Amino acid sequence: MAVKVLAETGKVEDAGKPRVRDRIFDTACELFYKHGIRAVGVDAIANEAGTNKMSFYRSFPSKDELVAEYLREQERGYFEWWDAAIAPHAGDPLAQLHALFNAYLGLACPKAEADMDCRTSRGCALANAAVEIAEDNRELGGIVHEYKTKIRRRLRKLAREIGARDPEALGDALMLLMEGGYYTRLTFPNNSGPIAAINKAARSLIESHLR
Amino acid sequence: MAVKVLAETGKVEDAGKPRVRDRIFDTACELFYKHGIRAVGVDAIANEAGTNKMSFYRSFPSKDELVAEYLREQERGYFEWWDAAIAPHAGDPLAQLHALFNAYLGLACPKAEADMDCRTSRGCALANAAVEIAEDNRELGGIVHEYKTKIRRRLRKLAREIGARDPEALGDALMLLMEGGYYTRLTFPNNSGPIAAINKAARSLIESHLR
DNA sequence: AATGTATGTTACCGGTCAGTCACAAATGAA
DNA sequence: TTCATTTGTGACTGACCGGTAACATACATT
Repeated sequence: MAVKVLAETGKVEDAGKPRVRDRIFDTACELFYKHGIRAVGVDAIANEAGTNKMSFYRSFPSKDELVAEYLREQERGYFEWWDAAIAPHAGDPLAQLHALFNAYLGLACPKAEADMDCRTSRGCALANAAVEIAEDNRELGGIVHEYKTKIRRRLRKLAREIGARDPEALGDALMLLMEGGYYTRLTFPNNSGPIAAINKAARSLIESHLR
Repeated sequence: MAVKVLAETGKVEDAGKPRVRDRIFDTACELFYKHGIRAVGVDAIANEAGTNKMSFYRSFPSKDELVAEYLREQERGYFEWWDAAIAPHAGDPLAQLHALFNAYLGLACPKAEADMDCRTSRGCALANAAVEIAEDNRELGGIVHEYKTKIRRRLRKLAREIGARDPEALGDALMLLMEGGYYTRLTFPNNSGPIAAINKAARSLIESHLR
């Protein structure tokens, strides 16, 4: 429906032409993550994006739709991080697991550099949404549940590939560590909380499942 | 200020006399936990408690004050659970740790019995509050941070007492498991999620820190 | 019966929320 | 120029929010 014949200019991908919708969306992602979904109104999003509410509703049918898109974008970004972390060790699932937990602190506790203060971590965007959204919201609840299920499957698969005894239990245990890291990250600044121990803990669990 | 000379009747503790405030508070705890803090208005609390908004504001100076009291009550209840779990094994810190994780599933995934559907677990009330409250709210943020710090200290202390190598790391790792259990409990019904593996994981970590 | 306290009732305030309308301005292609 | 599309603007609705005021009722103690 939207977009239509926008490719009339000779340029390959007409870089940054319909900027408004993108600016709104990027701003919304930032604000939702930083302040929570319920705490951020569409007016605030539009203003922060340098536009107004009417342009917002010309780009998104409702706030709920925007939230759904926000969650899907967070999921996409997280899997992108995941794939980048394990890519250098293709074919070596044990090294991939170690790489994941080595990279984890960089994800959950980003250093000042390149962070621009805006990504000061506030846990998992998807799980946080599960706290805020109404339990009868199938749409959003389903997105979160599917996402967490994928994470669980990936960890269990890696646990299986390294030949762990009881790979389901190992995968689940590693997932608990990651989720716990996020959850505690909400109340302990930087890596001052128990999240600092996650790497040791993961190695300990992996090792004891291989012995 | 309130209450005053309420003990004029001969009865020892004048059971259930000033009911209104208590009804409001109990109702608020239920609703806050089940639906989230921002999602529950004072009108809804008052109605559900069988009273009205005016009686609410005669008992509580503001919603924020009620929320603070709610958080402190949740903290109190959690430590009560904790103390009851370890009490039978006084002097045996290893047994206490095992008892904690044995009891954990009963806390985070209460069985149908005696649950009355109202306690269907939605994670840690304190951590959930950290998702919802504004980051500039020192009052509420402080309550959550202090609570989580106490939990961390207790686990590290137990880890020290069992003679773990690197007791800080073990305590933190066990805390990550617990927090991860709560966080995932938000999206996986009952014990269908990775939380089911928490007991094995805890034993595994403890054992590898003792070997 | 008289009095004081706890509670209920109704209406209201100012503010914010999501969402819509009508209209003006900018833009860009023909 | 002309015309269509996109964007900006301000006002608006209806609902809900936290919080307050004024007044009426119930009840227990004396």
